[in-house]
Amino acid sequence: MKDNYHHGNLREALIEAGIKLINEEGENNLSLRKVASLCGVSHAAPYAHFKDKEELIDAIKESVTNSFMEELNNAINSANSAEEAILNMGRSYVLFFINNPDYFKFLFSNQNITAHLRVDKKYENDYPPFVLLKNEYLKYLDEKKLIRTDDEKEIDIIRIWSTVHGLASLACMKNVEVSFNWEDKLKSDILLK
Amino acid sequence: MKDNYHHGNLREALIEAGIKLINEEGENNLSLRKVASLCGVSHAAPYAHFKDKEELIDAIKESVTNSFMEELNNAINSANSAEEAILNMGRSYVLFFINNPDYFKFLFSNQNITAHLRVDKKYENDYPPFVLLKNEYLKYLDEKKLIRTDDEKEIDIIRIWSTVHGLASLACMKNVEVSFNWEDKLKSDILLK
DNA sequence: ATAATAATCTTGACATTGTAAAGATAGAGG
DNA sequence: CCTCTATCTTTACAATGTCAAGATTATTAT
Repeated sequence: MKDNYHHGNLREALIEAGIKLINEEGENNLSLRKVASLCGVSHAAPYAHFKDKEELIDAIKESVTNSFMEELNNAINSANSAEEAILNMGRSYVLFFINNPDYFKFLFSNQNITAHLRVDKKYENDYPPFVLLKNEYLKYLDEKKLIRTDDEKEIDIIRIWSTVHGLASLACMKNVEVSFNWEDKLKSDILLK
Repeated sequence: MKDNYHHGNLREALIEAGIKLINEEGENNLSLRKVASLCGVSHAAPYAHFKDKEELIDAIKESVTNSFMEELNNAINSANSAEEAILNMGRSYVLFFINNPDYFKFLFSNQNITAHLRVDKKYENDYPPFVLLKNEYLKYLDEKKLIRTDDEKEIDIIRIWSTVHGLASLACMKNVEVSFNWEDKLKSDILLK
């Protein structure tokens, strides 16, 4: 880890700087040159690590998604049942974006997210938070010894996800009053009938 | 409506061209100069009508929102009850963004939307589609002679909106399988208990 | 260890873009 | 007809993404 000229870990540093810039000035004001400058390297240095700006942004996105996943996993691990896990996850999901409103637009605005509702197959590359939710939901059915058709399962999953995701989306809009008790709403909407 | 040199209605033409560009190449590839060029004027001509790029984008957003509102209003007008109106609206809301996925990111990514859940006051500047929903919901309570506290009303409204909006959001993501019957989900989620 | 090779970084260049300033053109009102 | 103002063009500049050529350091082969 030399850190002088040959930077040593420029790739990580660029990602860090990118996150900083996004938080401070929004994604629109993120430029390769500013990021490079923040790391003390020349404007073309990033091209040794990323093909273009998009690849840097993808890497930042991956990094932010990892932080997001960490919180979701914490939520799951602190629960004593799948039911509680789903509720905790929902709360953490919304809270994550309430605490980092810029991340919502950043993560989802390019829409290259893959998520298969179908529960009869396993899919690679599905959006990790979605996979987490799907798994907890299936565990929940198991725990409660509930029998559901695949169609019913898929509807449940999309209901939970769209409720949580929609709440997060609304909560991230400036000027939308989310002062009301959205956690109660979550509870009543997520709990399966 | 002269259309030669003094363009005549450049402002509208710029907005039209902007919408075209967004649909064809996405918001990221919308540049003032391309828009101007599409209208056959010089690159600085837009500055006679818009202070800066942001103002053009806001105008485009307003125009798209008007199209959106038109569909929502059609949905309401083709209903025979407030209950049906809410369901129609939900369907139209989701369909609008399924048919125009680029619009979702475009309309909501900047998050300058205002929506007050509180039902005891009237607010100017609230996001028009939201106002529409709120009104139909209140009509619905009236029609059914239902009595609810303000808190309950607010929870209902956010539940309906976040369900519809979340569904639209998910439906706009490439690769998210929305092939399942999301309309049934809408129905069961929107219908008030 | 030394030479060759690959990875990393710098410098310089160019096209695209947003935007400002100064000037040209055309219609409106006196 | 003359002046004023809105509209549009031209010119200019700074910021940006990206490429190419070269310099520097690390790695690998001999």
